[in-house]
Amino acid sequence: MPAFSVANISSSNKQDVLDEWEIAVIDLFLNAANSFGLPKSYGQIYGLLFCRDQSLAMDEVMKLLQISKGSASQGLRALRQLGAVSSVFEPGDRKERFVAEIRLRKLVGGFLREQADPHLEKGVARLQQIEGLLGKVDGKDSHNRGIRRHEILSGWHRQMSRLLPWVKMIVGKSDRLSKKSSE
Amino acid sequence: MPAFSVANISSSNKQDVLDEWEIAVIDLFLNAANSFGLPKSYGQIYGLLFCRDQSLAMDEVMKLLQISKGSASQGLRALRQLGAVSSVFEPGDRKERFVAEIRLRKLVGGFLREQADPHLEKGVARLQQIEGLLGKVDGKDSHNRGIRRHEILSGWHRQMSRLLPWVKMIVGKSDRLSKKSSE
DNA sequence: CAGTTTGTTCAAAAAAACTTGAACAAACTA
DNA sequence: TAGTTTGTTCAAGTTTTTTTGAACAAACTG
Repeated sequence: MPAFSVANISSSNKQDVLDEWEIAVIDLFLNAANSFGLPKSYGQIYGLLFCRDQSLAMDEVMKLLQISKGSASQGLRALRQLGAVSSVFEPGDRKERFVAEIRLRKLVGGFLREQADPHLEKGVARLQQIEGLLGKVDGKDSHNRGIRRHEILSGWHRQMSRLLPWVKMIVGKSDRLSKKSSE
Repeated sequence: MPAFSVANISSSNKQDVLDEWEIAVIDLFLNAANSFGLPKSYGQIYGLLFCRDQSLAMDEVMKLLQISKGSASQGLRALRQLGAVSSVFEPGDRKERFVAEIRLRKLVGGFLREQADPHLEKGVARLQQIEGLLGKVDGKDSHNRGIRRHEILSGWHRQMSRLLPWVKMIVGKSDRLSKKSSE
């Protein structure tokens, strides 16, 4: 059973309710967000925008998903930071409105930029810290062992660094299924 | 400041204390586990085994890391399931002893097998579920929109499936820094 | 300007994830 | 068999993360 569900009673033409398939898609993204270590509400928000052709304002997101102002505000901000949503301003409307980025390349790129890259940078610092600590070990045995481990970790770091560009490249190839959106 | 720290007072020859560099490495893996959505204690356990040449038994892991029996037991089991540690039985010893897998290819492969692959499989089911729901939509507009979204998600799924083999392949190339271990 | 709309912030509440340890089971030992 | 060692399980406790909503700020509006 889905972790998120809302009764879909009437079928207004203004799309102020969720269709069943939309609820399923939102639930899918809820779970996906979880797997990527992001709050569930981020997944819901992205999922909702993903389903819609029309841009949505924050209060519409709140109402449709039944989440609080704070969650909506923070979620939309974080998603924009990740490059997963962008905001548009309809003329003659004070509200900021949001649409989902549906090009996989962009999504993956943003995620890697915001999540993976920082970790790799911190990794460099960590390796240096370990290297420093290797100066003041008591036993020669431990010292040698430490050096070998440092080498292994450095190798892993290098490999991970090499991997990321490939990921962006491979995912980028042929995401032609996203139809009307063109760069 | 490290989230994990233990005073390293005396330097016994039996390695029943952690060296400073070991504490730093364990802390590194603690944080790495976090980033991968695994409990911190898993990272600590792996980190400890990663540092050591000698295999360790569960009670030694508990004592060195100061974690409970439950955490040690569950952590070691999960890490073995992931292929990140393997158990060895020293002759004439009832205890099961553990060593860390240090070949990056194996680590990444195990992680993908246990974490990514199941998600891709669940994804297939989810897509079918959505497809099913598209049958009973009220409006033609929503129906079309749903079909387009389903196509996009299917495309993403396909791309992700294509990506994983490449990741295993690219990471596999030249992990020659892991010295004495040979397949 | 006073009032309204829109969106942010953050302390407190709620929910989720992790850890603990006591009870239990399995396998060995004398 | 009774006692020991080794390891698992899981309910309860702890910690961490996420969500909420009231207070606030900023920018319009009449």
